[in-house]
Amino acid sequence: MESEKNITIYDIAQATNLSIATISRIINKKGRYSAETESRVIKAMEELGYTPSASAQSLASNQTHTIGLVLPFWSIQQPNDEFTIQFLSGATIAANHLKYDLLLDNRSFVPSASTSQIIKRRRVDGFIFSAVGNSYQHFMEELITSGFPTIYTGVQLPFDKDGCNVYGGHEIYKQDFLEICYQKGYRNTALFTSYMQAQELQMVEISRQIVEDFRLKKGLSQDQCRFVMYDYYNPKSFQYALEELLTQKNPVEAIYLDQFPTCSHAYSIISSMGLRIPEDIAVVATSQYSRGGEEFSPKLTTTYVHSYEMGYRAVELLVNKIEKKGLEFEHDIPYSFLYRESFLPPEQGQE
Amino acid sequence: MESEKNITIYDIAQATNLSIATISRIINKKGRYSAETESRVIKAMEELGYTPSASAQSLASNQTHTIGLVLPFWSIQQPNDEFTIQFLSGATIAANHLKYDLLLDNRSFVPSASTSQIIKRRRVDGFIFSAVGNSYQHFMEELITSGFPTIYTGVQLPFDKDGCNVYGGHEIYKQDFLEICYQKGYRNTALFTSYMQAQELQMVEISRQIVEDFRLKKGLSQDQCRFVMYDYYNPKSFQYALEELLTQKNPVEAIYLDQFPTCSHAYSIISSMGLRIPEDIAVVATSQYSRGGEEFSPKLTTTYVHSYEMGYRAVELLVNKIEKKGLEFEHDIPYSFLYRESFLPPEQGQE
DNA sequence: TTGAAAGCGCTAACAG
DNA sequence: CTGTTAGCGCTTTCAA
Repeated sequence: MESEKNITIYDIAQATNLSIATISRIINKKGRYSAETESRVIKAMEELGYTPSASAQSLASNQTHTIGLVLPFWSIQQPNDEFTIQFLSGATIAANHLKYDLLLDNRSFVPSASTSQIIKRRRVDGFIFSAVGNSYQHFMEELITSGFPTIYTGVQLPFDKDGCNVYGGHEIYKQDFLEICYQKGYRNTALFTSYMQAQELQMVEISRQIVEDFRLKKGLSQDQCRFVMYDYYNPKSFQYALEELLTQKNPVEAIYLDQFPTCSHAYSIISSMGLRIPEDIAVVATSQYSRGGEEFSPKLTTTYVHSYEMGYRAVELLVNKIEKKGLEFEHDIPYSFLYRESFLPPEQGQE
Repeated sequence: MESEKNITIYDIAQATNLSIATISRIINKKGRYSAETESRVIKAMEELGYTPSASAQSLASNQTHTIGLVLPFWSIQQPNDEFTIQFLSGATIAANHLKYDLLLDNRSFVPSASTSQIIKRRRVDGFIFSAVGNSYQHFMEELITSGFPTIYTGVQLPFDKDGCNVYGGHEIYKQDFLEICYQKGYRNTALFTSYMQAQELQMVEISRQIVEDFRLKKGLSQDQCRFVMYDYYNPKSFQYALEELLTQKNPVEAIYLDQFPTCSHAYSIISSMGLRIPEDIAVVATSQYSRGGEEFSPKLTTTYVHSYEMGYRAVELLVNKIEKKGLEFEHDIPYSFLYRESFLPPEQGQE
């Protein structure tokens, strides 16, 4: 196979007695050509085992048919990031459907890189930033304002003028949790938020803000609506925080556990203290797939974030931008509140 | 920015009064050029904001500096796949170090695709298949036998003649678990294996074989060393299987729980039946990050598969193959057995 | 409906 | 150490 001459568009032209221009038109289904010619060409291509060279096509057409994906990979091992893998899953499927390739392009966005160079390199036709944190905001701003096709997930950023944002209900579910608790009459709640060393603290601050805003809005004290931060990599940190909440004078009635993986720990701590879910304490967590929570006993109520759909939609939107089709897509993928045994809806009363 | 002329290697040549050949040499740090020329060129490139076009470079050099990654994405939502995300994490970091890009290339390997076409498309310089199951074996065989740089994870395949395999101790840890149980004197053990509809059953069969082989080797009966299959998406399936094991006449002494996410379910089932870990029953599971298991109470013993390192190593090996550097790398990334409270080592006795 | 020809931006002999 | 030049394989006017 090393010795075989690489077969090109010229070989097809020769074999069919046509010019390369016609072959090109047929490859791209562009311009005019007769049906007879088309079938002849296709036959020749199959017989010779021809496939167009991706880089030659890119060079000539100035399009790569590739999407650059920027994901939050850190340089250390991290626990399973459900959001990322589900997002990736959805993005992969969508890219398949739309005939685009996905390039993991963290490499382009080193601190020393300049946005214009990234664009000029023409490695991709557009970018998707998924939950990458604020160190990328500078890049995203330049990309978006310069008109380069770009999509990102998370809350909408100030410089976003033409719908580059795929929103999955982030933050809202935390607010909603607090609101539902309030409706159920709970006046002692806590919202847990994990942090990891390698991660930016941006997200933690957003959660803290939500809790503070809610307290202000309802006139609650810090004890009635608590914001609890813990070190994800240190199970003890979580354990102490939870134990303290359960042993204080006004025991907590409902907790938002944030990270799904810590829930099993929470269940065992709660039960080891002789308490029951949801009689003594109600719990909720975030999950990225709909069945998540069913394996707990009692079953865990979750805010199900549709990260798979977000990935799918992000790719759809980006391709739409790239190809300027102007189709309208929904940018908002609302989360779902899945009530299970650990936290029942207000209608059924609890208190 | 739309109107700006695209600046190319010719512009740099003009600005520096050199030929494009010299500029090219400097870009690629290849051939000879004076230090003075180099700094002049670099200065000009910075001033003009020049970046070489990736596709032009690929076309001319017949190299893409890109690695095709084939991961097990299915068309439906799946629970968090720890292995894949950790593998991807490691691969991303390695690719960054080695200045390669990662292309998610599931798209190339549709059933109708031919391997030679994939190669001719020259989209990537090599492929990495990670835990993709046997529907890709055909592609892998053709790729490897035709000499195209290819790396895969999992057990070594018959057509692999020159070390294309990155092995992470897969299977071995299950055998080792059974062996350790035997040494500890356990004569009632069970090995759980999950299956998912969209997944190929290959892996399940491998596990079943391990159990059968072990029984034969030690002369154990089916009751003494059980193989238990359950539906990952159906928590009830897992629950019934586990309950049955715990209530039979000869209760199980140790269980390999396989999937990490089901452990919390197992813990709650076991405790709800009034049993204790590890006094009444010892448990072990697989995890892809070293801290995994610490959040359980009692802490979970795990077989820690170094999937991050596997991803890193896979990229290193592939780049080595692509660039024919002939460096020697270790292909074997042994798993670690992390003893925690749920299953103590034989030395400390138990029975 | 098809063909001729001029690029796309860069690499790599080869010559100097 | 540097320049000339012939490609790499395809797209895209513009003519025919």
